[in-house]
Amino acid sequence: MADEMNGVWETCSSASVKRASRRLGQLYEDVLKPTGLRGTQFTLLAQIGMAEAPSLRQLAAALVMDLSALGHTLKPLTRDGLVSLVADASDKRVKRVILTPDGRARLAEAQRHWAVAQRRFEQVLGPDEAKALRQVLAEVSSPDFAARFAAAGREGGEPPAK
Amino acid sequence: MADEMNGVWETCSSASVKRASRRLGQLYEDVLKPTGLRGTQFTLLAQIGMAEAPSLRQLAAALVMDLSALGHTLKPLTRDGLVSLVADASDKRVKRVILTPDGRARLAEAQRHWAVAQRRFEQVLGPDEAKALRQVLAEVSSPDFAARFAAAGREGGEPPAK
DNA sequence: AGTAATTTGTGGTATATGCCACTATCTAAG
DNA sequence: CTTAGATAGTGGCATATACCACAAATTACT
Repeated sequence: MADEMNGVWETCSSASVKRASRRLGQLYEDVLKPTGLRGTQFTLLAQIGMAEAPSLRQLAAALVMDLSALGHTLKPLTRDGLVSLVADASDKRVKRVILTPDGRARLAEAQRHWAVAQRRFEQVLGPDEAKALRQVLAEVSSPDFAARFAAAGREGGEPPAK
Repeated sequence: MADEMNGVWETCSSASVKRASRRLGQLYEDVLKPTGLRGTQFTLLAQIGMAEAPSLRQLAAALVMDLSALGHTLKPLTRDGLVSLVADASDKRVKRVILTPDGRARLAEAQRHWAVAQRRFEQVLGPDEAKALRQVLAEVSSPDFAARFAAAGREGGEPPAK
């Protein structure tokens, strides 16, 4: 049994990415710890700050996150007064997310810590490797990749799984 | 604010990996859906099958997962009778995880579905790119990388974060 | 032997994430 | 205008994941 499974273990791209995600999450969060922000929360604040009042759906798409997952993840941040939700004027369905003054301050502080982690990462992996990695990951994360993946299933003469 | 944050958004390696992890998780789990297994559960079963009765700690290390997180994640699988925990004979602290017959059957079935997803992935990204990606991710996930990351923080003349 | 330090797991608590069902709102078809 | 269909979010439930404190067992030191 060991031999046959070896292939799965070594080649599963999803598992590879998940492992790396856990490792990097631990490494980065350790550095972010003094700020009291989790890695995901930092990313969330940064994206909200960059996008300027994005709707929940826009934010979810940018983060490649399920809409409801985003809603849940936002809860602790609104509870702690770092972000707030405001209703859109023209479309009453839409809610936009904005940083509170506290949120901006916390983000600015966290960014200094994040830079430390990022610098270490680049130093250890090498700047070129790091850049190449981000590019490939960006491609994999893109909607276009998902579309091509789905298309490969529909069109490609795939042998049935079962 | 938008400009300054752009750097964070684009260059954060941890965020890049997390985004890709979410995307690939969705893509692979969609294919795995008929088996009733989540992506993590499939990986877990595959690793248990490959390692032959690993201890919880060994399994957690292989998956780059927190020990307690592994314990929690294993709960649904033990509940559904796919794996079981057996006490080690020589060291009473140690518990080993084994696949039940049901677990082996489910793993074998899931592996057929997984192969479909994996084939699509390789086809869309390209075999060479896919292989290179896994190699870099394996390096990032390794204990050695974590050690060098920590060392860069201790030894490297790093400017203070705050 | 006896005690301190280490190692292995467990359980609690909190965040992260996804799917589904449901509500509210908007848009388009007639 | 009215109604059918699409779109944006919410809330419930389940899994994923981490950290901490704690218990049990083992090892190391004296």
